[in-house]
Amino acid sequence: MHTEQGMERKQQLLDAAAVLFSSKGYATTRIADICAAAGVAKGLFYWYFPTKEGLFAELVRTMRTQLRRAQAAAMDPGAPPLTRIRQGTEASVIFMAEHRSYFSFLDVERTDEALAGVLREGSDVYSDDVIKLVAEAQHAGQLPDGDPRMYATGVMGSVSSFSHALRNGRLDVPVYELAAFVGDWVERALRSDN
Amino acid sequence: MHTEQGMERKQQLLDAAAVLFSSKGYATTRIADICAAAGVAKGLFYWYFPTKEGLFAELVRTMRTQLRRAQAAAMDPGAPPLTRIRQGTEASVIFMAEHRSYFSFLDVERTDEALAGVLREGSDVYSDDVIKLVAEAQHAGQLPDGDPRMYATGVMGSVSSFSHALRNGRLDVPVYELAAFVGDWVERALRSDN
DNA sequence: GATGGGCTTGACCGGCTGGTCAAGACAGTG
DNA sequence: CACTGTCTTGACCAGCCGGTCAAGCCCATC
Repeated sequence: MHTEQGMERKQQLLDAAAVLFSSKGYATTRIADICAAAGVAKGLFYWYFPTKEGLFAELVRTMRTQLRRAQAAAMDPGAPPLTRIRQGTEASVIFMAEHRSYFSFLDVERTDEALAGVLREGSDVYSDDVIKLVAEAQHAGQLPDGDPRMYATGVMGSVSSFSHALRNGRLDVPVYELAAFVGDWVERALRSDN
Repeated sequence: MHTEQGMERKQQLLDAAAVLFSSKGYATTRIADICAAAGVAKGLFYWYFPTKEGLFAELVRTMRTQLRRAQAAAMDPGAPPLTRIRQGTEASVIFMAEHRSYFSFLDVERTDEALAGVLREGSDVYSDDVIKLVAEAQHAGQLPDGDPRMYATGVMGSVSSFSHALRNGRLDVPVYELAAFVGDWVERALRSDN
């Protein structure tokens, strides 16, 4: 087993890895980098972790249990379900924000800096379009005021989330049905004149 | 330049790459794999593309312009902004569904099969929880009926999209403000009793 | 001061893979 | 037939990186 000092060292490695993963991505982060960042020799890595993947798994599992704890703590058992969903939602957003570096290595964009550019180069244009549409809708009184970028984020996020769920099989509905559902979903989320 | 035959060959390589990227992920797909799938020698790859990245970029740009075309075609210039947003949204979902294999290589999960397991192992449990809450809310008449998995997807997708936007700087608002916004967003999208 | 378990080092290895290259094949053209 | 530009091949290279290992350190305990 590990002594107290051992646990600290291990944590140092975990921390260093989290920072590097989030800035350079998992694949591009070399074990040597992690060790250098933690100020130890490379061989030591394998004293604490079986493989690079092993460390990754540990990192992910740790964060997941913490996130679930945060969610559970935020949800009032006595409240109606919709309220609980809302509480869980807010708690998740806050938790993820407070642990950005841990969650950002799930972002595709960080996995390979080389691809990041290509991927990003178009999304900004698209984003601007949606922002403009939102602003226009606000001007027309169809949407409540507020930062258009927020609404635009919601719209684009919905599209990609639902599409993603369809792709990986978590959702299994006819395409046109899904499209209509997402259309409704977005429109409800946007509308002010309820 | 390329002869007609050359263009075909190039397209074969692009197609093969798209399929492989979507099933194995960009990083794990070897150039040799792409060539084998297309039935040509490895050296030929570099006759048509400068680097692996070059092919990737071409693939991404092609899909992006096609997606934008589909969006533009779906949006009625005369319609009010909210309607146009909805039209663009639905068109995007449909387009992405029709080109799953092209879009799925943006999914983190495919980038490295080794990590996929670790990443997935918890999300199912979490997903089940949200589904249960949604079902409960429907039972209580707080939500319209319909597949709870759809609503759950929307909730979880919102959390991750907004958090993602905050992480990469596309959004820059105080955390608690964002959390409240996402809470509102989700609640509006869910509610039936408008 | 000896024993032993936890800890630390850094040189080293093996395999993999993106990319190169010299050598052709196969048109079409004059 | 010679010539030229497109296309095709597969052996080869170079460098990188995860993982191993033999050796040694530190320190509590006996």
